[in-house]
Amino acid sequence: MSIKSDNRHLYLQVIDRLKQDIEKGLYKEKEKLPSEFDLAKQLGVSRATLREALRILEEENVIIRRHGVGTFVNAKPMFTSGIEQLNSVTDMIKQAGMKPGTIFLSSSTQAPTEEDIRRFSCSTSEEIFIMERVRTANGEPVVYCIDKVPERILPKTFSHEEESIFQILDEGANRRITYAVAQIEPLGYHEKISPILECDPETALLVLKQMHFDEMDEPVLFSVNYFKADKFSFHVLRKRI
Amino acid sequence: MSIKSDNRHLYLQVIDRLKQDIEKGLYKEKEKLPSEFDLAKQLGVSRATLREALRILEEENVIIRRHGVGTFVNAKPMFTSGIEQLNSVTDMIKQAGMKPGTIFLSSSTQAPTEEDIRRFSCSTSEEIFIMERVRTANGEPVVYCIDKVPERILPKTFSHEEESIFQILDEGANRRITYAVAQIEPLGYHEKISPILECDPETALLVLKQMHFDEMDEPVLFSVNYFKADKFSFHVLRKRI
DNA sequence: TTTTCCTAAGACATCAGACATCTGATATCT
DNA sequence: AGATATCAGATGTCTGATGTCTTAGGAAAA
Repeated sequence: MSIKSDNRHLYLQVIDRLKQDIEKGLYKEKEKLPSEFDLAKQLGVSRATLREALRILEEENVIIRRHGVGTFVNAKPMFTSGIEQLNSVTDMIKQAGMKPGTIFLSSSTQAPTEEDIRRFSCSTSEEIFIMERVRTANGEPVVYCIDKVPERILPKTFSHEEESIFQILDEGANRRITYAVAQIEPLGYHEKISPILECDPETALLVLKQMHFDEMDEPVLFSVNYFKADKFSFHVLRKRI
Repeated sequence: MSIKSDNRHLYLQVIDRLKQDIEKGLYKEKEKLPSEFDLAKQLGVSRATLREALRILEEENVIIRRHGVGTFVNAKPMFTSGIEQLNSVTDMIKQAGMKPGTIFLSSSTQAPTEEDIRRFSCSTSEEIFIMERVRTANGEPVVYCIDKVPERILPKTFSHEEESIFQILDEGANRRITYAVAQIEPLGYHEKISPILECDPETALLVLKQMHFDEMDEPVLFSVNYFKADKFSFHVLRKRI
């Protein structure tokens, strides 16, 4: 257990604990959990608190509860790592079991465009840091990245050598990116980018234009990523209302 | 209020009621809700039940709660109708304020391919109904659709004139589609489909390959949709864990 | 013996009330 | 005036009890 005392709300700790236990296989698929009464006693929390946690796990489809019967693990290996899950490109490549790399192309600070001003709701005098890179997986180019960050947010000193902007913002600027709104667009051929990614003319690109926000809902990073469609696969779980 | 007695769990009714009230403007943006004690009394439920509802609304970012302070409406008009929300193509076109239409191309019943057998986990003897259509918005072709449904699921009599397969399955077969897993792929040019959709060679297509499931988690419909990228816009809210 | 019906146990759903802790405002002391 | 103490009100958590649903098993009927 980590040293840091867990100041988060109890119900969140219970959620994490239960997810861990399911992950560890302590409760197996379709298996019945202990009754709420027993489970609350085991975890050392009240039944009310436990129930708040269970309610959310139910909403997330991790468990299912049947009135008068019990609570069961629902461990469909559920569509993990779909596009709804936000990860840095670095992490995406790692998760595919490949070694991420970076080819640095250029960086500069520029005056914001009108779009930038809208996006970051910043003043015209604030400068925007722009960086272009090619990301590689096992040495092969797979993503073309354009990243824009308002200069004031960046730490004074940072090197382009860093792989992950997420990490720079997290550790250097203490701004944890928590979510992003992604626009999805197909792109048949781009005369500059396709050759860089070593694409045949018939290999299409998938473009993700993303505005990233931190915990305070402040926009901190805008990025445009061009993915080689044959190297990446995106899927979404779509729910009907 | 509808006649049907609401047999659903209380906390769900509370959620709906609160969402309605926020929608109606009874509680305005950033406004403080009554205290849990008062609100529970107003709604005629216990505080524990109310809190389960509030917890979920909090998780959905509809409200935010601050310990010792209160509960507040968070009515950012939140990125609605992103791709996470499952709608039929018919509905998508309607929601864009345009008139949906259909050009029927072909239909047939065929023996299942190996993929079909895996997808629907059906036997080799079951026939699969396949239909190809072009969907139009205000008369202009915008989506090319291929739909596959196991024949046994379809109602005996149905006409191709129906616009929405969702509706056929819902009303005719009593199978409500509740979610789908969508694969997202870009496509630069398709020699058969691009001309049908009247695409320039440089206009790319976005392909959604979707497996639809009903309430019982049974696969009922597989569809491949080719969207004209310049007529449709897709976005996703991506959350970091 | 077989079928039907009843009942009791166990589980989730909901309730009522209390205490704990946090926050913000006000009052008080220096 | 500024720092500190106090207080009211809100959310967080706990306790114990009752309501309702499901299931299994036994009793009664066929």
